[in-house]
Amino acid sequence: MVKKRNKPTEAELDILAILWEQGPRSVRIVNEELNKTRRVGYTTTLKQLQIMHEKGMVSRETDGRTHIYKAAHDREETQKQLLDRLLVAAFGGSASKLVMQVLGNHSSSQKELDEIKALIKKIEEEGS
Amino acid sequence: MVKKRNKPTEAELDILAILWEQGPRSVRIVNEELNKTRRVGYTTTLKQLQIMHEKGMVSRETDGRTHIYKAAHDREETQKQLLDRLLVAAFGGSASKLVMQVLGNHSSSQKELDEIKALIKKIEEEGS
DNA sequence: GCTTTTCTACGAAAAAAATCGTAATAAAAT
DNA sequence: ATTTTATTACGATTTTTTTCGTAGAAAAGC
Repeated sequence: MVKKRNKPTEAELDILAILWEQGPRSVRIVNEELNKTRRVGYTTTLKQLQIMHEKGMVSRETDGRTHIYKAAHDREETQKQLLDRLLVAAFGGSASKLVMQVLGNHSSSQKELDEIKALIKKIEEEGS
Repeated sequence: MVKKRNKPTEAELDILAILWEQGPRSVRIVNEELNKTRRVGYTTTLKQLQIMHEKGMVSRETDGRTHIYKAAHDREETQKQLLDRLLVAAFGGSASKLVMQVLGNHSSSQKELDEIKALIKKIEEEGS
């Protein structure tokens, strides 16, 4: 029986992004980070993290009286999940269309382009 | 003043995908298509389309007594919007990470790979 | 020790999204 | 002509998501 993983909501994704980028953090810190982009009350963030904890999206450990939260799943895993959904829903399953869209609209460094080229080469070799 | 475009919700995106792929369609048809993947009542779909119409996400014309709905915006436009959000929220803005994820997880034909390579080449030439 | 600040827990409200039932009516079928 | 089917409109309910206020207790500051 495979555990069905709930897709994070918008607000949850914002919090996860912070935890992925900064590592385990207290409610206070997460809330401060969130407030760099939008106004959110402290208890809102607290509640959000508590709910995410119930859902198993974050784990936490206690440091004195405060809880330190941590993303429960790899960023990659969640990226894949969200991307798969978008791929099907918005791109009708065409991965190359999606790739072309992203590459066309956002600038990438030469190093990044090289990495992508290397990956393509590898795929081509495997496929032959 | 740029019109702020509301991001489609999950259910709305499913409907838009049908309209993009099949062209203008009646409520009945859209509902039948939806029911190929999940159980939804007719009036649910009807209401959904009416709301989308209010929001300006779809246009409609009347054919006798029935309404024929049509996606109001290009698929590309919506793809870009959703992709931008995902790029920032889940990939921290790294387009190449996103591309690598997609290419790594989904098979692409040689033709598609060639197209991508051509695009990369073009980008490299412009950037020099 | 007393006061202020910083936490969590809990519950509830508000907002957003999704679902559906009923009514009215037009069209189609018999 | 009568009945059945198909369609929209409307309102309401349900479910999910987001937000926040209040209370109680620990910690820190004075």
